[in-house]
Amino acid sequence: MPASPDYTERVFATVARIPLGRVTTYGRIARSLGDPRGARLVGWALMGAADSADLPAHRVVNRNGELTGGWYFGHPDIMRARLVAEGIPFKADYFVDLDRCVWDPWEDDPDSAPVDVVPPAGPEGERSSQ
DNA sequence: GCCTTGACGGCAA
DNA sequence: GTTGCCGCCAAGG
Repeated sequence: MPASPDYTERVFATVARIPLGRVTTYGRIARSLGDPRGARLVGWALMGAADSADLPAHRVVNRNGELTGGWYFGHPDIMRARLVAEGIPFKADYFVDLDRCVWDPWEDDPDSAPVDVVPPAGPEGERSSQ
């Protein structure tokens, strides 16, 4: 038994909350769990999740937007087809456009948003154009 | 009990 | 912008 089964459970819960047509990264999930270094643990937890149809593990990619775990679905093309079917924009065959479909776990729960995600205000506290 | 690998991330060169 | 190295936790050999 894992030392922290609760950790995996939270990962699954977060992944299950990913809205359709959106994707997230391992690092973001780990950060939402309070462990910015747990990115690797998130991927490890999703190992047996690729087989779970109830868990949209295919919506989880690395910070590079690459479908690193495509082979865990049998073939990267399967994971890509799944994302495409959900309307996920792709920059390449195995690279999703995070700029257009990235989703933050704390987007639905700003209260869970770690302070680390707080945008650094400019020294002049002013930055127009956005 | 030690070493290597792994669906990662960040920082330095 | 690209490439390389280290650090992280956990499991397998």
